[in-house]
Amino acid sequence: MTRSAERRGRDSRRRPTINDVARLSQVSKSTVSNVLRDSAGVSPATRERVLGAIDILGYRPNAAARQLVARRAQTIGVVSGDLANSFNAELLKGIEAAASPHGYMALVCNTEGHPDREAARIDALLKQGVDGIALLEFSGDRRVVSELLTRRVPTVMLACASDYADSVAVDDQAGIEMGIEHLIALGHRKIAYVDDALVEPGTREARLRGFDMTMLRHGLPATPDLVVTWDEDALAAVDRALAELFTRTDRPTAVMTADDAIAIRLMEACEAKGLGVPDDISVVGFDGIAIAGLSRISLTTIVQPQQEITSWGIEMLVERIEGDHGGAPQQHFLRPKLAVRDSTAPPPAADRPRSA
Amino acid sequence: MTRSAERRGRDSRRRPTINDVARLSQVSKSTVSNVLRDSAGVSPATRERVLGAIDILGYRPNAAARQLVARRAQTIGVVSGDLANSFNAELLKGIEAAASPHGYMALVCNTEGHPDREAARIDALLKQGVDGIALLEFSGDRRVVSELLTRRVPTVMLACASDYADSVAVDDQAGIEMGIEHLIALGHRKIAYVDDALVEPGTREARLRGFDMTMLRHGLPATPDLVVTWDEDALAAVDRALAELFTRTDRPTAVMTADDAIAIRLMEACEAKGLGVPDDISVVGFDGIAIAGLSRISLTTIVQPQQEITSWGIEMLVERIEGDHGGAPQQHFLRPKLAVRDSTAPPPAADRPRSA
DNA sequence: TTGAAAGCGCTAACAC
DNA sequence: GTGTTAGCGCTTTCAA
Repeated sequence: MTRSAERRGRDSRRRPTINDVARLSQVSKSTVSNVLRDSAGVSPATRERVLGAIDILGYRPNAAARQLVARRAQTIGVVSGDLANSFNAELLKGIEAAASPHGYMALVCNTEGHPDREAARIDALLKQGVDGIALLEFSGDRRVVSELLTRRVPTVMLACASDYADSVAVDDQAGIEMGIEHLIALGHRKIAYVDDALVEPGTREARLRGFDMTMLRHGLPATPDLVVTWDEDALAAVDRALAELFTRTDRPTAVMTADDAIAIRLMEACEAKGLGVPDDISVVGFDGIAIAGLSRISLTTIVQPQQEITSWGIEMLVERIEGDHGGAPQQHFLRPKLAVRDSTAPPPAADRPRSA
Repeated sequence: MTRSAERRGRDSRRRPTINDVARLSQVSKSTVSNVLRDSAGVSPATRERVLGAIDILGYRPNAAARQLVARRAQTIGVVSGDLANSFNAELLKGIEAAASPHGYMALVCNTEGHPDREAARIDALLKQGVDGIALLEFSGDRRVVSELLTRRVPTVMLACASDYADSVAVDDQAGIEMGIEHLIALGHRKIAYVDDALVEPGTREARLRGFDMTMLRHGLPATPDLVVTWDEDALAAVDRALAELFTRTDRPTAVMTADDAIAIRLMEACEAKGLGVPDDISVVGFDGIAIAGLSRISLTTIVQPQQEITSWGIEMLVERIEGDHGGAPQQHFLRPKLAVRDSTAPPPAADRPRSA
């Protein structure tokens, strides 16, 4: 008795392999393989026999062995800063839906926004042998970039962008501009910006720049003292900054924000301090997450076409994986939409510009 | 020149293998392997040499090959009904956090609550060779159950339960009871139940049963006409049922719901119809999702200890994967907590029971 | 139509 | 310490 046969005898719970099927159905494993991948050229009779054996044994092909030969894992990694954040969760859902028909599954990881964790997680994804990576968040860490680039790992950035990789995102500056111009149209002149440290770094910067530029273009003050950065780790400081901002004699009458999550927190904070939204202050969000549309929240916001972002993005990624890999990274920018709801209104009478 | 050497020459972009490293560093591949898994017994000198070669070549071990030998993929599948639903997203985040330190990554799939899709997705997970499965949602489809059972695929149900597998969940009946008793303590007697067709089937049933039993125990009417099922596909019918419910002369003054998502939608629906929450009607949710705590929502709800659920659940799953696999499924039920917020208040004066 | 044999890239005995 | 040698379970020429 050979060693392997011996082991087989002892351990009958062992997963059956293609060899077991071959033996039982009295054919070679190539034939079994042919049946499995129903490649032409197997006689109906053998075919039946093999199928029968497969059924009897409860055989399932081993994924690792296939992947080893195919040199493809049929998985893509998804890197997110915070999976519990609605926008990311919605994107993930879209990614799953887009990847699935192509035969890819999504391996998720959460970075908490820390570059170190991000690098570690991406490394873990690479170790897992993912075929490609979708970044919802990217710190731009050099180690990671060079790793991804030198290994030519197909990568796509969704709802964010950088030169390193393909991307599908919204035109952030245009979005911010839409929000601000909506506020201006309502009569606001003193407009602040509340930044969110948890927004994807590149996106965050683009939005902030959008704020500065739009304000400038409209001849409005966009001084740094109108900008507050919301940071999970320094809530007390944020509180102070906000209190300072809203008690100034020339206090802003409206706020543009970096994302819906922070906009909603801001509304909470304002109301906790007795500032009504939109009566005392108007707030505009960014992203268009589902809860922003609840009547209790009713946040005016810049809506990202997330369905388009994910389906187009995954399409590109799959193409990179299965195509010839060549060509420079492509950046695609979609136009966001303004959804006007109840968090914005004309400024209080005292602050209204004298009309002509 | 051998065939493989020839191919190697042509295709210099080919991923380097352990053999390339071995050749470059002038050792055998076992030694390279030893260095990789830093197993003892490699002289510092060789070690350096190998490490150098690895660095030069930019070598990374092939995941599929390792998995093939290790007979383990280091992945777990996560099956969810709706990834965009906050509760699931929060659970997923917890799963990722719990699995990661054990060296497992999460492969997600979304079933949309359809048993067919669920079966297909679980099949895909099995095809991928996941080491275990975490079910946030389970239709109980026979095909799936038998597949999972006969293949002894380690499985854990999180925030839901069934006899088939290990599970960590909340005691649903106790939770519902807490909610109802809170309402009763506030003076409510006419309490309705709004069911959610999207809740995991077993959980959904347990909660509904909890409603019936608690009402019964308190000698209150729990007739089926106080129960409305919210179904995405039949919104019009829901609208009618709700309208009918709230215009009865003995209309309920409070509603217990199957989950937070539906509770929030219910609040929206009530307010759209001019019924104030909590002034005209009190609403209690179930789950304790983050947004329920926003002051704009402020939903009184039954909070599930999701952090405990995910960490304990993944612990069990990993144990099943790496342990001896033996033993009967274990069910663990945790006690939920009541979070009293602003969606509940005493019933309107007219409906208040005459006090003693 | 079917089978033999050579890998895919790695780990793990076991020998030296 | 280091190398040799079998596999792990599958796909894929290439013969027969």
